[in-house]
Amino acid sequence: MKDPVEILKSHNLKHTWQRVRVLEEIALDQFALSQPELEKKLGKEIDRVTLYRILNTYEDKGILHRVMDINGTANYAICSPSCKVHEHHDEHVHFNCSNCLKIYCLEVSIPKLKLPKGFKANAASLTAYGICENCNTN
Amino acid sequence: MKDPVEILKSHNLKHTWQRVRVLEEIALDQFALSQPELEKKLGKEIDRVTLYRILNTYEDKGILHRVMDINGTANYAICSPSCKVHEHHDEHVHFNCSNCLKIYCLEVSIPKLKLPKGFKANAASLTAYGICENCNTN
DNA sequence: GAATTACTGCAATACAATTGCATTTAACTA
DNA sequence: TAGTTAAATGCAATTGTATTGCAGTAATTC
Repeated sequence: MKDPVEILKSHNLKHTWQRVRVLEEIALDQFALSQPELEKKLGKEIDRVTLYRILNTYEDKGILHRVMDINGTANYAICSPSCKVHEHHDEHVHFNCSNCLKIYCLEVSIPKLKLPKGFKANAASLTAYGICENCNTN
Repeated sequence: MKDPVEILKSHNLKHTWQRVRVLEEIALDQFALSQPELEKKLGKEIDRVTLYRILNTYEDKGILHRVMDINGTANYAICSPSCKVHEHHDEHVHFNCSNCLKIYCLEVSIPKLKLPKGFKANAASLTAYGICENCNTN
């Protein structure tokens, strides 16, 4: 993973310890972290509002991507390096485990779709629901 | 569309005018209706809480399916007839217009996915984002 | 190291969803 | 069809989630 400081610099964002903490926390995990989880982990150190704002700016800048789980709560994961500021297409499949509720970013890309005449898509999200490798073996 | 009364009967649900109204309202529209829209349309007749509860039971029973839009607000549409209790097979693609915010249920089915070893999917949701046919021509 | 700009934290507010409980309504039965 | 039972509704209160304004603070620039 790239250095948090580098990431901030390359996006013209001020370097604050709060922002670094958020990046660290999210980068640590191989799966997407949900808003509540993040809040539980960082709530003592960082204000709720600040966390919201940091996550929003990160999403805007294309540093994080947001995945909605089945309940409509936001989950965040680091964008792939290929993700640039303007073209924000981390078009890979996500997997939401019904047991542990974790969200995985899979190395599977979303298939091209043939949409009806008149519909113009510029992004897509695909989430599969089921049992993950971890919960499967236990 | 099937008769609301029939639908209720076949799912062992009591026949109340509130439940019929909700079904009518959702069936009328070709697209998925959002919670706020439903509330605006039915708020004068039906209590908020009742609406929430009706939508939940409908989802449980497989009468409606719920689609989350980009903002995490719930949208509801009638399930296909093949949809059984607790196993939702409405595996079609949804389209979320960035302009009018409507959600369309497209007649396009979700492609089969090749998942990594260990992952077992039993459902999937695919939403494309862009401009719909209506907003495109205007 | 002083000035400028933008980020943070707090308080207040707005909005969304849930729960408990009393009342009403639908389905069942005699 | 009246009486009984179980379930659904509506209201009030509560909880939870997200947003906004603003004063104070911290980070970059020169």
